[in-house]
Amino acid sequence: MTARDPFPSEARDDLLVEVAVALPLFGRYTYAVPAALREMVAVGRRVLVPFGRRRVTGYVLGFAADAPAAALKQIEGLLDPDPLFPAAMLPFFQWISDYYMHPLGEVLQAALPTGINVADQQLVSLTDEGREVLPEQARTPWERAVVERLSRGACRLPVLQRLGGDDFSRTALQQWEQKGWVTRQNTLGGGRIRPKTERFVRPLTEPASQERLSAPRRALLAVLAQRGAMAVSALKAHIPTAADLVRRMAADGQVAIEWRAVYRDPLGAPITPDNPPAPTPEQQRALEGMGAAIGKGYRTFLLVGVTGSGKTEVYLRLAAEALARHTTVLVLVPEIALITQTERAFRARFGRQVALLHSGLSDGERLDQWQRIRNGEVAIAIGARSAIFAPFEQIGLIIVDEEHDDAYKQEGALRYNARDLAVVRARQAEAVAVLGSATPSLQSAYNAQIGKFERINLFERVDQRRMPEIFVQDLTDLREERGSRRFLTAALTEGVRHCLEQKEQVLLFLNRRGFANALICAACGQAVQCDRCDISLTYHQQSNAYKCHYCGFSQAAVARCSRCGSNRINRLGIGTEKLAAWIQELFPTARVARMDRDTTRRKGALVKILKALRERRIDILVGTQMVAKGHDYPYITLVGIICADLSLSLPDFRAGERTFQLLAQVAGRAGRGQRPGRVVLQTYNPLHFSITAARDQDYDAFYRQEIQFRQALGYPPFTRMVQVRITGRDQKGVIAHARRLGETGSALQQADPAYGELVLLGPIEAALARIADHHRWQLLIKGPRVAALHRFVHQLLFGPDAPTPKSGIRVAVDVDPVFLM
DNA sequence: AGCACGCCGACT
DNA sequence: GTCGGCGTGCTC
Repeated sequence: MTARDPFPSEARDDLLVEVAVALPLFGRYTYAVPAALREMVAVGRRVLVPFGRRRVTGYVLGFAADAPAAALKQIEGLLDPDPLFPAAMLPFFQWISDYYMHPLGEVLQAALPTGINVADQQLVSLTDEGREVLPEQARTPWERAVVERLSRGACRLPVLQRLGGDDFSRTALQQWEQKGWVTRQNTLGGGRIRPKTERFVRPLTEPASQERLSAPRRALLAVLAQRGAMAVSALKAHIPTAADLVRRMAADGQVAIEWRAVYRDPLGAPITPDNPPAPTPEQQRALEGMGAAIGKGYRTFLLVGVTGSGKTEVYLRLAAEALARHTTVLVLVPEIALITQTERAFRARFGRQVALLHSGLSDGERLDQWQRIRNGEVAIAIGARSAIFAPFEQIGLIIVDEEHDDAYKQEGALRYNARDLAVVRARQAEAVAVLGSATPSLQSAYNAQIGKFERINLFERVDQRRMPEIFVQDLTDLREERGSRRFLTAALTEGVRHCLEQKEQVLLFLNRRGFANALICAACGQAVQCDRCDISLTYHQQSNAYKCHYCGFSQAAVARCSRCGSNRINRLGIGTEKLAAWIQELFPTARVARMDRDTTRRKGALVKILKALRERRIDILVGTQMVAKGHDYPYITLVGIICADLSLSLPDFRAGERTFQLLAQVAGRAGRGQRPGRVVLQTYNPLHFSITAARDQDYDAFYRQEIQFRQALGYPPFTRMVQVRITGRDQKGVIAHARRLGETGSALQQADPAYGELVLLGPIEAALARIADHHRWQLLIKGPRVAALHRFVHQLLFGPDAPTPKSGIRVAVDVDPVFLM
């Protein structure tokens, strides 16, 4: 890319731009800019370009010095009235493209608001001749379905394809076209999300000439004189017949109608402004160090604050500091379905200066929040991982709350980690990054240890609230027990009873939903498994169904054993549904509620549960890890962790880290109000350091142990990893391609001594070998240095010797994977 | 991704 | 002998 003067005088007649298209292509394409667009084209602009025999969305990367050999085409148009992001963000997107080995055009598409891109789609319609002939010519069922649909009007090709199912043949359709029965034409599709505009009325008539007007017209002008130009919809509140009246008055030249952009408002109920509490001396020290750094170049701080130490207040004051220095602030929070405490706190302190970018927004609302940021109407944006792309200029501060949370890792097509990108963006913008957590990720704590980050501690709880007392209960002795006695120890049930007597609330945490997750044939011992995944099904009592938690498959719970045909299936194991039933049986008068994905799927359901908790209409809350995130429970004084080991035994080197974080976070839910909290932590591994460290709320003890284990086994943060996953319906094809990649990798490694330090693991079948009928194999590559590792993987997948996957086989790269199963 | 071109098996 | 499958290659 050659960035230069947008209007180079010597090249006025052949201005060339380099463009990335929103397709899975790594190339850059050169286009000529027609004279009419010359003034408007700029780096970062979204453009419509001809590409092959259709038109697609592209992004201007820069100006080109000379044309390539290939014939040039012209840009067809600009897609936005104003640039969607500052050109200064382009190096950030380029960095993401390089680091995560993902095409730049797709990075941009993923970063910008969804639903705005356009591309040509083929629109198929019947000709007059086809209308007569085809109904008789259509033989097969799919042909009949397609012709029936076409007889009702033109239709997009992908819609027809879906209608025709697997039998659909494009060649057959081409034939119909040759015979003159159907025609195809390109039409621009997509772009369904646009800025919202409303009709506004502006008065034109001078006051003196109003006397001749009718009473309603005079009334309307009076409202406008008082309020200024108004949306027609708002005017209706004053004058019910406004819509019609305005139209007639506009025709008579008394008012002008104009379309103006308006913002869809996602903020919902207003939040009352807070009274900033005075910072504690400890908070003050933390603020002085970090606040003074804002505006003076790049730095990253790791803010380690125990629960209740007032991290949020530190964030708020830092944000105020950044605003005072005329810089903008980006706040990332873990993705949860609901507004978080952090979000609420920022809105209470900064009001309408805050833009929201969480997942609860519609695509339209999200676009509007984006535009508010882009237009400089807000100085703070707060949101989940994709908010890292917020189009701010002059960023002074990026805060990542609960930085250890796995939710910052985006899975799917472009796999990025928003926490890592926060540091990258801060570095590029010469800003300050603050990563906050009570239980930092090993990676971040290590970065602080080696001096890449600066660690700041908050050890004191505000108001001198005591940390909860944690009792570890060994479950091993109960192994022989059956049913509820196996999981509900005397210590826990006594604690619950005591709480209920005191009219206090109880939280019971079990990291598994459903009723029973081990469905074993009573006759032959065979486990009931999903047909489409290699995963045991879980019984759900409420829906009386066996469900797969990986692909969503569900079948009525009357199935017979697939091996011996017996219909006696034992329902072993435990999930939140069964736990809630047991507890209700044990405490018949208690009001028990359950909070997991099953009970909060419906919109508003989670709010209802939280509201009932706050109003003390719930005595015992049973929940999965959902309860550990982002909510305050002021009346809960007892937390019961039913089985702390569920996440400990997963085949993933981060299992210990995740378990520690989860337990420490759940335990932190106890006693956040006035009363001190108690935690009963039940486990089969009372001596495991993840458990003992969580019991002692001792992060550093956990870190010291875990970091040794990582070093000894060569895991991150001492190495970097890239996972290559091969998936497809055809098992043989998946295995074959995985092996070819493995062989290519070995050959590459032998050929270049620089790759000697890399470790290739696999190819092997993934721990979850099949999900939704897709077989999964993987290759894991480890190395101490990121440059060599990435160069190797790039060569393996995109180099000259890279094997090309057969159709139906997909290869996905996951740089710095978080979930290894 | 989407679309066209080009080479091998089952039908008129 | 064609029709029609989908492997391969390209898009400024």
